[in-house]
Amino acid sequence: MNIYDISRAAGVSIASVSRVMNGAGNVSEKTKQKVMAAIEATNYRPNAYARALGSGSMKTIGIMCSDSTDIYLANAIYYLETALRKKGYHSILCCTGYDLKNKKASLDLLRSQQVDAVIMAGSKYVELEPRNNQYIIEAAKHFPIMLINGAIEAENVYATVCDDGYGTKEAVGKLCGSGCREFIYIYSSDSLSGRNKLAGLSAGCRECGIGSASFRVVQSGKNYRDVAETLEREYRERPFDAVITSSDTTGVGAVKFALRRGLSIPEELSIVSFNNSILAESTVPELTSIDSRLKELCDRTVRSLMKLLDPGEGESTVPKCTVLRPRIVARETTRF
Amino acid sequence: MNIYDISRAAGVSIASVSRVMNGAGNVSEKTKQKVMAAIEATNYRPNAYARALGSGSMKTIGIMCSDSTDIYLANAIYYLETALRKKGYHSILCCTGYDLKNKKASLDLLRSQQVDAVIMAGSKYVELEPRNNQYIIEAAKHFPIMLINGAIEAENVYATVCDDGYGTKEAVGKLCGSGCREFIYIYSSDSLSGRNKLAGLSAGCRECGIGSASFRVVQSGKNYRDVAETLEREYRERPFDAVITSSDTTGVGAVKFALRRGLSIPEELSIVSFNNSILAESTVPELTSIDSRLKELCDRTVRSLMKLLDPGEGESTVPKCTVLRPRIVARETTRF
DNA sequence: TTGTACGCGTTATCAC
DNA sequence: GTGATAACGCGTACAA
Repeated sequence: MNIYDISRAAGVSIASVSRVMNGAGNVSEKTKQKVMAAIEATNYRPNAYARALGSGSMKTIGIMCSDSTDIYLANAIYYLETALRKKGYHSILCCTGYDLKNKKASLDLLRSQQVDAVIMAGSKYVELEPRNNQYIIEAAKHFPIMLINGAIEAENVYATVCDDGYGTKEAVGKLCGSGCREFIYIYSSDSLSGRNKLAGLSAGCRECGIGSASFRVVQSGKNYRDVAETLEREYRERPFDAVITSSDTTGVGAVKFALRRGLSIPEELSIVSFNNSILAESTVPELTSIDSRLKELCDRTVRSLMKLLDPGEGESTVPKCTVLRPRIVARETTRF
Repeated sequence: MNIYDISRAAGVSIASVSRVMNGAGNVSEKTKQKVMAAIEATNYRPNAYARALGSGSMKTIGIMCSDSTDIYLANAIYYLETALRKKGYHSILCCTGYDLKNKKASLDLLRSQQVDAVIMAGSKYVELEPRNNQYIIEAAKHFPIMLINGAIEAENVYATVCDDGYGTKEAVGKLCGSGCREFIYIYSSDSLSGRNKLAGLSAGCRECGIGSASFRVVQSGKNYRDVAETLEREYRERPFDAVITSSDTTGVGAVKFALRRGLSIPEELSIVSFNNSILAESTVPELTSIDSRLKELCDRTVRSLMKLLDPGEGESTVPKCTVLRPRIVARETTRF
């Protein structure tokens, strides 16, 4: 069942069929009716591949994420996919893992698949070593690349990020204001976003007059046990009364540490985590968490992308980097 | 840069180029070398759309899930996507929501996109009203449909499910064996999987001699507060000493209920949840959870699908329905 | 307004 | 083993 069959059934040319299918204006009502009738009758659907070959697009966007299992990224995928579909685009998903080689291979795969653009979700896509980002810059010569929570300066690469540093800085301020004096920041993996968080922490401590002796930074494994054990070790060395964590996952680990050690929250220990995901509400007491405003990050990314893909009339330019401010959502692990 | 350019550069016909690209055996080493050289030199990539038009496939599988935000489904997506990519297939994701109309529209969209098959992840795709599954049966005339944790009897539809009822039955047995006498089952939404869980519960109670008076079934909202409040209300009416929940999310709500009411776990109250996701490990105490063996469900689904898509030599047939047994992972909310 | 004819870049099927 | 060449199905100038 192809366009020729329809044209025959309707008694018109394939050009007319095509025009009707694509909503071109210059068709008489009569032919339109005939074509529509033939289409309905035969349940005809145009061949997507042939259409793509002609138009050069299948209206698909590649979405790269390290790991859809990560709650933060799972949310990003949801927001992105639904927003894109609303705009008539399909999403090809690639869970790339954290290995650079695999990230490269995935981007390459998406390029072979002729996607219209690629969205890279998560700060893990911008490598700390600049030359390791070359593959992104290279790919961006062929289609736009949208970064969520990561930024690199390059042609045809656009970024939408949350000002993580602002969030941690504010957290320090509020914790300090509620009486905390001895801080510890715990994170599990290094990234640009992580460095921003650290910068914010330092700034916050400076503002509050917290000396570097009272502000520790430690790294631990990702799982709850590692986090709890790391904190336990640190606490024994010198007690702290405020924990800031790089994610809700780490935050859950912090709660576990406190409960097992018998520290009362938030009287003896305050905890602020990051991302404000469902995990933050899963613990008792519930975690005060810095909301990185993921939905808005995703929506803006899609909006920018649409502007890039069909420039339309509104000749507004797309900003190379959009920055959003996080918001602290106070719950039960702080005395805010 | 197309296949003609390469053929010209290599001094061979496009047919030879095509053969080299697709690894056909009957090419002399010499031509192969020439073609390879030309490809390398020009960085040539075949046009995916043209290729699809000729071959009739872009090697893409549609993955439908209600909501990638759901941890269970997020995991499914990860397992499916990585397994498919390993087999040379791309994944088009569709987060359809729970509304039948949107599910239909999504399946239709995937069909328009000419995917090679569709995987429907989650028990929410099989409607309780049989005629509402007609759209699946209809679509299966055009490509195979793989159901994960849902089953319907139809041509070209294949299912891989976890025997949820076995899990709940075993849970009742173990709870009873550890001294529990007053049971309550709490769930948030109806589905075939849910009914299987219920059937298992009934069977378990019968075996253990637990009368229907000591086995309540209640429904609540999805969020923690609803779950906790529902349990609170029920507890006031008549106390129970064992809670079984339809998911880990509900399980977390149960833990919250117990902690806020000051019930000691597992002494005064045992809890068994379902899915064994990260949520089960996020609470204190950690949840004993029924592992629905999602990774294996996904792997088997992909394996079956591959058999269907390229039948190859091994003329083994693909089973219409594969059933896996869940496993109980004991943690801190039970006295197993 | 409508129809013809060609281009898109492959794959597959023939001859040789 | 290799090379022509016909599909593949649609979009779209261009002609009518």
